[in-house]
Parts: sequence; structure tokens; C-alpha cells
Amino acid sequence: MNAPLRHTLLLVDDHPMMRRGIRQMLELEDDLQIVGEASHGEEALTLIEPLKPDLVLLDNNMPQMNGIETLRRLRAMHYTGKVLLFTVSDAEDDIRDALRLDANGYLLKDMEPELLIQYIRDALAGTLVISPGLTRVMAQALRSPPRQADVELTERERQVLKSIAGGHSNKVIGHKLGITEGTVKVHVKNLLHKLGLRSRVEAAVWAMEHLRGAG
Amino acid sequence: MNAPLRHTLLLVDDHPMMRRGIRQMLELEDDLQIVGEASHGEEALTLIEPLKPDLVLLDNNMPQMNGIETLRRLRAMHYTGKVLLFTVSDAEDDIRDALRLDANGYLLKDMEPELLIQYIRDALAGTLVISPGLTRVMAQALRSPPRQADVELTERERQVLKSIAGGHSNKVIGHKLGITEGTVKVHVKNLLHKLGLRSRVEAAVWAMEHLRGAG
DNA sequence: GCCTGCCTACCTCTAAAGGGGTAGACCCTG
DNA sequence: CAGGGTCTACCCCTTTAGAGGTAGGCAGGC
Repeated sequence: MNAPLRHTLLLVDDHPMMRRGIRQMLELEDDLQIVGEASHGEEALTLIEPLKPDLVLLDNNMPQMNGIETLRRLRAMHYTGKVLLFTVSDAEDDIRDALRLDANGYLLKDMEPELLIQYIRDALAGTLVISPGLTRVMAQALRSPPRQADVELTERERQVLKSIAGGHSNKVIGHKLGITEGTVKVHVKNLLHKLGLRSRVEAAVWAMEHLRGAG
Repeated sequence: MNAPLRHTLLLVDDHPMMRRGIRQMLELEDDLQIVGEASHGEEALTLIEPLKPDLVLLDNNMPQMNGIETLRRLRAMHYTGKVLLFTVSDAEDDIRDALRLDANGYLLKDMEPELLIQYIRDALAGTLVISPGLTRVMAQALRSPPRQADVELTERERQVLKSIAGGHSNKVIGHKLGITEGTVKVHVKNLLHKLGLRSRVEAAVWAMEHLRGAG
């Protein structure tokens, strides 16, 4: 379907046999070229700079540093190429973490081998591919609205937010903080806007996920 | 890669020219067969029963009932086939809603036409496909997992509770569950009483702390 | 049969929430 | 000094929540 460009891949898996199998399969495709292999995360990180692969095929189940953590480090070193996680687990947390780290796909190892090539091409095109059987998990992982904690709340807003998460009404919060209910409303209004949320319920959920203890 | 089975598609778009273009492209593929077209959501809903398509290609930008809403209604009538949303917008809410409703993909209309066939096949295989450029939006939309409890709540109450924790209003919850807002209020009232809580915010917090797992 | 629990739907009512605006006091910085 | 950000407080307004009530349909158990 597409073939003009030759894309470079880095293969990361702690099982040599698995790497062998994947390599053999990919060698039949002349638009895909494996330019390197790594048996663990650390090694993968050192190969990124010299190889600059277009895509990293990353096993998640590795000793010491797993795929998610490797992905995290890859992004931390500003690797902007594609990354495909493949794994045996359907752990919801892993999927969520992977996609938060801008993974381009999350594949289960029990898929049809032929499909892998398909998925690699999709990922190289920038498409997000997620294995069959994971859509339900995805739907579950998708819940509350909040977004990146790149915004900064003022100290007062954090206090109000924590009280919201404590289930308190604006009136009670005002009493606790020694300010009027109206002022509390102002803070609520502002923090909702800053966080891109639409209700105090969403704010409570956001708070529980983002400011555990500290504030 | 795959070709044995002939899959049936329903095409839903309010622009006849767009349908024409897609049909022309798909007619070249002998494993994909368009068995029906609809120019709006209502029409699509009436065609599902008689046609039973394997996949619905659903434009999101339609007057009156948009794609998301159509998808919601499709799922409400227990349509279990694949659904591919395609749209011009990258609205985070739409993507989140779509995937919550078990959409099998969310595609932007500015993609390469040839890729559409690819994506349709992926979706038919159960893969979740999401257009390039949306991975960042996805990463933002991703948040906390759903959760399930052991308490003495009825199934309906658990559904409502989970929606509360998702930040939804009673009206939205009613819409999602296909019941009136008033009935949702009844469920909220009852579950608050059962759990000894005083507001939906407390309920959301309770849900996040106690509901773990699916259901 | 009757009774109970669940789900549904409606009613009325008050309280709470949230969006819009203006505005004064304070502090810090250019 | 002017400007910006914060915190405070109030005004307006609409929408949402939540607590009461009644009630019908429908399942299961007694």
C-alpha cells in the first residue's frame, strides 16, 4: 500500500528468539529495515542517538526497566520518533501510561504476526494503533476530563480545590477559610477555568489524581 | 493480508459527494461492500436492523444528530458492529466520548484517502485506529480508570455512580443510560442515602476510593 | 394470591452551583 | 509610577442538585 520510503526500526526485547522471529518477518518487507536490536531498556537508550530509528518496537515485559519506563526515558531525552509497545498484558494502567507518553500503539503479543507489519506501517504514518481486545479496556481507561497539570494554581485555589475534593460545599469552604461563599465561588470559577474542567465533581476527581497529599 | 470474507459497510454522511467518493474508492476492494448509505443519523438508525452491517462509517459533522450522538443511539439499540468516526474536528471531548462508546476508530478527514481502506480493515479486525495528530489529544484525554465495588448498590446505581465520578451531570447521565434526568435523580438520591453521603462530590470521591475493577 | 425490591417517571420545592460582570486593596516588578 | 497578579466582595442571572412525595410495571419469593 505504501513502500517508497525505507523506515528504520529499533527492536527492543529481552528474548533473542522473539527478536529473531520479528526480524525474519520484517526482512521480507523492503520498506522496513531493522537497524538495531537491544535486549533491555538501558541498551535501547544508548542506541537511540547513534541510530535515530524512525520507530522503536518495544517489548514491555523486560527485567529491570520495562517498556513503559523505557518509553518514559526515551521521551525524556526528547526522542520524537514512533514507539510501539507490545506486550502480553492488558493492564489498563500500562496502556494509559503508554499513551500518556505518546506511544503510537499498544499491541498484544497474541496477535497475528502478519498484522504486526500492518501496525508498524500505521504507526509510522502517525496512526495510533491498539490491538483488538483492548478497545474495551481503552473505553474504561477513558474517564474523567482533566488534562495536563501544566497550569499553575494559586495557593488559595489549591486550598479551595482540596476542600472540594473533601466534599465540602462552597459555604463550608468559605467558613473554613474565613472568607465569604461568594469569594469561594470566584476561586472555584477560576480554578475550573485554569484546569479546563466543567464542574466541582470533575475538580474533585482531578484533585485526587494530581495532588495526593502535597498541594 | 486479508481478503477471504466480504464485509458489509454502512456509509453515513450528509454530503452526497463525500459518499460518492468513498463508495468509488471502496468498490475497488472486493472484500469490502457498501450495503447502504444514510444522509443523517436518524436514517442510519433505521438501516441498522435490516442491513446489519459489519461496520458503520460515520461522519461526525452532521446537522441535527451528529456522529457521536448517532453512535450513542447505535449502542443503545445494542448494535455491536464496528463503528468508525470520521470528522474534521479534533475536539478532545468528541474523541473521548467516541471511545467511551466503544468506537473502533476516530479518523480525521484530512488523511490520505488510501489509508481509509487500511483503517477500515483494521477496525473490522477489532483494532482501534486513531488518526495521526490525535495521539497528543488522546494523551490528554486519558485519565483515571473506572471502578467497581462490592457494596449493596444495585447495578443501576453503580452505573450512575460511575458516571458521577466521570463528572457527568444528571442530565447527561440520563441521556447516556437512556432514562430521564428525573430518574437519574432518584438513583442518585438512593445511592447517596445507601452510602451515607451528602453530595455527588462525596460520591465521586467514594467511587474513586472504593470502586476498583470493571463493571 | 400478596409482598418486596427494582426501575421507571412524574410532581414541588429549596439550596447549591456556576458564569458573567465590576471593583477595591494589596504586593511585586518593570 | 504604571501594570499585573492575587485575594477579596458584591451584583446579576440560569442551571443543576437534592430532598420530599406519588405511582405504575415487573420480576422474584412467600
